Amino acid sequence: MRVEAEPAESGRKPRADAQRNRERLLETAKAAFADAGPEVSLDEIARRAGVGIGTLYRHFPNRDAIVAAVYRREVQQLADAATRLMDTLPPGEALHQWMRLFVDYIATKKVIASALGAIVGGASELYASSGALIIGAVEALVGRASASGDIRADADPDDVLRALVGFTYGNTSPGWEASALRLIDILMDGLRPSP
Amino acid sequence: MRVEAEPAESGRKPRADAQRNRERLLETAKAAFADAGPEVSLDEIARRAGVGIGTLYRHFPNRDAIVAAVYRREVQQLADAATRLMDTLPPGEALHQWMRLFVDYIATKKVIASALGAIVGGASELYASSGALIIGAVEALVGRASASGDIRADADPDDVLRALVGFTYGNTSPGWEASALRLIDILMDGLRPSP
DNA sequence: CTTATATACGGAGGGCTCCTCCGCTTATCA
DNA sequence: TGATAAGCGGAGGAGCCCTCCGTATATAAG
Repeated sequence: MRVEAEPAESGRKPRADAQRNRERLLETAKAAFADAGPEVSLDEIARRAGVGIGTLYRHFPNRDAIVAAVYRREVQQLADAATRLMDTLPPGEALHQWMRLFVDYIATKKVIASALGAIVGGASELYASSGALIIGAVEALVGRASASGDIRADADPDDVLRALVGFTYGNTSPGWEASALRLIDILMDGLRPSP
Repeated sequence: MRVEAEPAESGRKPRADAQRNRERLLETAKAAFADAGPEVSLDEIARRAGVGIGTLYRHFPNRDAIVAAVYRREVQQLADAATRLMDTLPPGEALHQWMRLFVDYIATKKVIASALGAIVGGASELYASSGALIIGAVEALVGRASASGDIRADADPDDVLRALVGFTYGNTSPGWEASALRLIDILMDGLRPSP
């Protein structure tokens, strides 16, 4: 599964127009997802990007592939934020703040919500790389927090990610964001070691 | 919105064949959802039921309508279970057990998962009646548990339902069930009044 | 029982989707 | 400056949801 453009190992280097088109498609897709929801048809993305539908499908073998490519960058940002928070806050606080950031993030970039769902749902292989990214972040946050005693020693990072994705699942109903934030607080309380 | 068959207020009573077909469709749909997932095409349901696609659409104006009709009965059972548990267990325990039951329920009847998601997601009006059913159950359980002091006084039933649906969201990945059960325990811990 | 008619029926087909296929064009390299 | 591999576009297949309408029939009235 190759999704990201890279020099590649073949003798020739990739044609300039191909690279241009790939980039155009990614940017157009990102914009289209943002302002027309994650249901936009691929035909429309191709049209907006000014390329044929065939070109789109050569670069991205199916719908999932282009979604995955688009939101991989976004997930990267979330993972980076985790590192930043761990450097500046005590472990428990870092976890808590990151979870809140997660909600913010979904709120502004709904695109990634469905894809995160697919990771948790164990759906597509295509999300594997992004999945690893985010799981890695959660593992680090939870690992440190449990090592420091801020949360239970037996807290499972997968559970935490599942909870987070779940809380942000119904992200179209009014008030979902406040609800998710409250649930995160409750989750943190529940994760604390029992006295 | 009429979905359930009833004597109705019109002069004539509904034709016998119509009622038969409606029932056939509902049962076939339930079976189809169970063994082919919630994505089965309506054409296939009609075919399996041995009626024309037109007949299906006369009884159920769109896809959501037939899904709603099918899973309404299921949701009813969940709501009934809540009443039963409240009669036989202390409030906190009743809530806890019901949440565990919820997971079991999703595990065996995945059909309803997506529909419950739609409720929490505030999606379709069509789910309104079933939504009321389940929200009523959660409100009763949470209300009693918080009145008795088993959980915080400020616990919000909507939050609890959202959490439950979220935990059971990725119900295809391996181990989701165990994870959801662990999360429910954590949620309960988090809901307890602070000392 | 016959007849009239409101009611219900089946399925063709419209418009959308995702995706495949293939003849034409063009960037690259010798 | 070609030769050619790489890339391009869009027609069209298959499947989906849903609408429409001519045909058939259960029911109520005579």
